[in-house]
Amino acid sequence: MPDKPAMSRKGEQTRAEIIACAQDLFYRRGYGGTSFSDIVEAAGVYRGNIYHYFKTKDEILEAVIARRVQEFRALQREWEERCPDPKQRLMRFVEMLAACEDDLVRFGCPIGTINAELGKARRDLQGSAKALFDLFRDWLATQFVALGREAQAQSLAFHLLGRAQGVSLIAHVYHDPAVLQREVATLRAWVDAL
Amino acid sequence: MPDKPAMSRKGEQTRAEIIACAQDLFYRRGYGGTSFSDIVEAAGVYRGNIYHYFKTKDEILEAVIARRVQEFRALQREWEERCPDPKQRLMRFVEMLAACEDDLVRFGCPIGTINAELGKARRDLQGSAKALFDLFRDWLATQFVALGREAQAQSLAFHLLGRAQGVSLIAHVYHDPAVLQREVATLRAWVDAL
DNA sequence: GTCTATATGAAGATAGAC
DNA sequence: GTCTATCTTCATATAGAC
Repeated sequence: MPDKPAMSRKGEQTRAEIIACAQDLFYRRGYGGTSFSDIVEAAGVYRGNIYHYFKTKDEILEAVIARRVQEFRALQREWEERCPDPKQRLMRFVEMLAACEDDLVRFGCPIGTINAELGKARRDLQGSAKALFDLFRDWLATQFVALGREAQAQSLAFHLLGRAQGVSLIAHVYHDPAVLQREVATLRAWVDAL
Repeated sequence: MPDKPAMSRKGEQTRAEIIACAQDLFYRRGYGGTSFSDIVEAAGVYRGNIYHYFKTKDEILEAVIARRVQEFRALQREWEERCPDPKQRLMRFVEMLAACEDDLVRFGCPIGTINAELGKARRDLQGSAKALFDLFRDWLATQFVALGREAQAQSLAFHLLGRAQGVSLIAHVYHDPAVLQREVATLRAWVDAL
């Protein structure tokens, strides 16, 4: 944050609290479905006070996306540390779907849903949200390259990303964990056969 | 429309015009992103006048969904007439993705995007939008049964539906027809191998 | 069935005392 | 950095003359 001159310890905490609450609300209710009042209430700050930290709602979204980027980067580093084998790493990605079953069924994929929403309502902001997809596309492509699939790495990454998005959407629409589990099994077999 | 006592020829036309314009706007901008003013302007009727035809915006959405159901049913009937072979029919479904390339890249899948939006913002209305998915799931499952895959017909239908949704979302987010084309090629091979 | 005027409420945003 | 009061805008929705 180079353009934020200085902020007290308390200020940083409040700011972080606002972002965390907004992230949760944006995920569960969508960006358009979340009002300033909702965020203010969840974060326990006063109405006008939020403007001390963010000039606009869009700015909050940018901060939320930046936070998600950090979270996912940390997750990918963890996968890399635990699994030296690229195929095992790809499997981790697939297993994430199973691990997040509950949230996926209830609210859909946190990356896919925000991109879908912004793609229609706010194409200007969708450019920022796309970074979350880029993050996984690049990481997956790296694993495919490590598997000796240089030529198709990008396509394979998009393929796997698409499969994950497709099953997340269907499972969410039907509120059905079984649909998710069956597709995850298919994806495990797909990774295994690589 | 059993509860609509009677409506003049002109009235029916105006009503149909409102629904058609709303369908287009809901698809391109989303339900929440489309205001009454937008619909009124596109349909060329006067502001307060629209309430003569629909009591609420939600009612317009229901009418739009009903119209889409009719459209898709007609499409499926056409596929059935042109293709006696179930595998050829499944291929038609896949080819639809290629045929709609332009719209899919620009606005995403008309079924998936409305369900994704309503799933967060208006779960009450999402129940109606899900009927569009049911329509394709059932039609696809019927083809798989005809192929002698009774036991897996439902799973296979969800699988294909998910693949179509996944690629639509990715292609939309990246505004990239090439992603769509590559995945469609993969799906053609998948259907071929059935 | 057509058209104008307006009510009502919610949301984003601001001002300014403390 | 905290808190209250308020402004503006835009959305859905309604009333009622013609």
